Amino acid sequence: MVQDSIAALHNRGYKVTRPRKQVLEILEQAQKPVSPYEIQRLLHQQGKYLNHVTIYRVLELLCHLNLAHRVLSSGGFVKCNLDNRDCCHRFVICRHCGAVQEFADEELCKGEGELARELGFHTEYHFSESSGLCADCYKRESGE
Amino acid sequence: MVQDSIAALHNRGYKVTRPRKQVLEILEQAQKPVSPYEIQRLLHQQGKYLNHVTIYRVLELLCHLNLAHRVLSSGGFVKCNLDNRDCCHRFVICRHCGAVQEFADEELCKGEGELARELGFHTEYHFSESSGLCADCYKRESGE
DNA sequence: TAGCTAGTTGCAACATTATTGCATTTACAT
DNA sequence: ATGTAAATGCAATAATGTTGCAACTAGCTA
Repeated sequence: MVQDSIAALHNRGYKVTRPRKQVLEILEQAQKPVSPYEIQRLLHQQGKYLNHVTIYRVLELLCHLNLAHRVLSSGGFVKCNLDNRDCCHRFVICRHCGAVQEFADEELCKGEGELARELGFHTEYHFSESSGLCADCYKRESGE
Repeated sequence: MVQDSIAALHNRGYKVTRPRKQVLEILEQAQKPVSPYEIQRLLHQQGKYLNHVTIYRVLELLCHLNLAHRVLSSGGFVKCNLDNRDCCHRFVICRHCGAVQEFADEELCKGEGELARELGFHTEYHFSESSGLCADCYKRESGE
């Protein structure tokens, strides 16, 4: 819920402003990654206006607080919907409809960490995005 | 080696042109991800000139043929240095010096595939980039 | 509830990155 | 040597991201 994110902002000493609420609402509504300019367009459709600079800054803050994530493979942003802050957040993205699911898994993180270690690296964070088809699009595509 | 990539181009029916060779050489020399415009600048330093559009198109082809990869977290490109074409290529990137190592691991792919499956997804490709410190930078940073 | 102030937003200008259509050139097969 | 499909270069434009500064406001404080 957007409420939770708003509370998190407040608790961490950040002001709860109109732009921040509006961006959170858009992220909540969109069930896929949206870019800063897409957010601006979507708001515009609702008769609202935000400067794109503001949107960039709001997203920067939300990502910093782990209330949102940038999805690298699409360049868009999604609202975080995991409480888990222990290990890194991963995404599966449907290449057909764009739907996204977020998850976390300690075993994977451990595995990646160990393999990196063998290459001499001390890793701190793992970006991981899997692309493929969601259940619906898979059915549709194999049906044809 | 650049020679191998050039042979691969030829074998797959693509012309071996000056721009393609030059971009491959730059990717070979740079030991970290480089963006299209960085490639242009690096070439310029060597007294060579390529239109940026050409560089974009060369990179698109190289990625299509798996002779290079785009590193999502930095937006740059690296020359592929794995023969393995069975499972997806992964990267560890040093957040300090930018050094990159490429590797592949079937177990990880399997693990990611299974977890995605539990969420109803049929994944086809896994992007995975780990950020941290390489051996040298780790030493340096823990030494201070 | 009014006022204060740090934090936030909006604006304007600019920088960087990416894309498209078309004329010209070139790799390489014959 | 030559023909041709493929590739490049150019120009124009679109999309995305950044910076500094002036104006505004959320939310604390009296």
